[in-house]
Amino acid sequence: MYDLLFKYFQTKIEIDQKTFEQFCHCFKPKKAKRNEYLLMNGDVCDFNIFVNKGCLRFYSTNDDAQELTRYFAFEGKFGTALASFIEQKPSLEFIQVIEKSELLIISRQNFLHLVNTVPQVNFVYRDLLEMAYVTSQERIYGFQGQSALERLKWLMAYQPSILSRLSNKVIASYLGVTPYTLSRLKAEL
Amino acid sequence: MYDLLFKYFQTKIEIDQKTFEQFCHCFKPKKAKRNEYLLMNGDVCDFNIFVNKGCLRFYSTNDDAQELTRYFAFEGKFGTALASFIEQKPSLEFIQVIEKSELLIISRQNFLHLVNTVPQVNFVYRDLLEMAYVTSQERIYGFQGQSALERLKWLMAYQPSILSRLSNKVIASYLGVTPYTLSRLKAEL
DNA sequence: TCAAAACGTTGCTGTAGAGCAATGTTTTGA
DNA sequence: TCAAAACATTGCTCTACAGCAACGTTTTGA
Repeated sequence: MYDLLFKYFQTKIEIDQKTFEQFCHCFKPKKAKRNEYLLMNGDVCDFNIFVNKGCLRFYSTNDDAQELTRYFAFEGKFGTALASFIEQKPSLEFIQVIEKSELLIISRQNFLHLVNTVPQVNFVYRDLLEMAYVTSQERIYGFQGQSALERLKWLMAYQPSILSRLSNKVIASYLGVTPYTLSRLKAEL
Repeated sequence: MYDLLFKYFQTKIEIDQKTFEQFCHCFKPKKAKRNEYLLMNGDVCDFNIFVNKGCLRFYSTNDDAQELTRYFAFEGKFGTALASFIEQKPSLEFIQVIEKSELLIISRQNFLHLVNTVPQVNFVYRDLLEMAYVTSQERIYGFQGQSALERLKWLMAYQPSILSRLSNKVIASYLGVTPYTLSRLKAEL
């Protein structure tokens, strides 16, 4: 149940089994079905999710109802509506289950308590924030500096699993284009 | 010299003068002239800057040499080429002084040492990462969901000091448009 | 102080990508 | 298993913004 989470911690920082077992029960197992929503936009996100199996999608919509996907959390990754989780304000993002999933969910309250009391969790949260920031910068500079075709090529090179595992509709929303455009780009390759 | 920095810490977390004085000497004063560069792209950023007076600009350029400004650090704010600072990889960003400035600079090594040993600094770094993430999300969703005109209106409403204090060229690069377009947008208001 | 350089504006034109419509294809669930 | 719904493709058209050129205005530094 907690094997993958323990491995996650071990890749980030030195931690022994005993320390881990003192807090891992704060993460509650949950199964979720395809297309289920774990958070709707407008709700405040007060939990953090570790994906044991499956895949979650984090996206928002603009006024024209176009979707923009920020992040896919595959197995072995954390994911939350981070801006809402941080600020405790209504979320712009939805959290959608896009493959049948097995999750470990921890409440924000418990998570922050662990951050403040367990140095290893403090470090893991710091790392999570740092990586979230770095990724979001890559995306900003990618959207600004590159054409849609270049972004698609980047995705093929660096995240091929997304292309093979997910639908075009969802990939288009990750690339920030319409499905029409993605279809045309693929014809151009 | 350290008054503004102490105030910054006080707004974020409970801290007494004595604790502050035990580490504040790690921040070294530096004066910098208009248009001076504190970091060029390609260099690895190994410092963090607190602005006592003046203004810094953090920007990158794409292949077409178009500039994209991510952030202006005015007095009372921290600023660093955060992605490079985190990953210790060559920076995409330049750090440019855009008004004659008085700075407090701390080396990455000293900063991280304080993060790991002084709970208040740990908290301030966590806060800094959280806010950097939240801001960058706002920008991504702003760029994707809104027209250039809407972004300009947002800037007028929420960061009017940028409009009054900085040049159009630099404002355009913050909005992600060319100076031509910005000029036209202003004519439309 | 004043010449040179940088900045700002606007007409004209070019282009990446949006959006609709029509059609074919795949997925889904009772 | 098969009808309905969702998804994917492609022609046509439209739009926001880029980019050049030409010109006026402001800033800068010796």
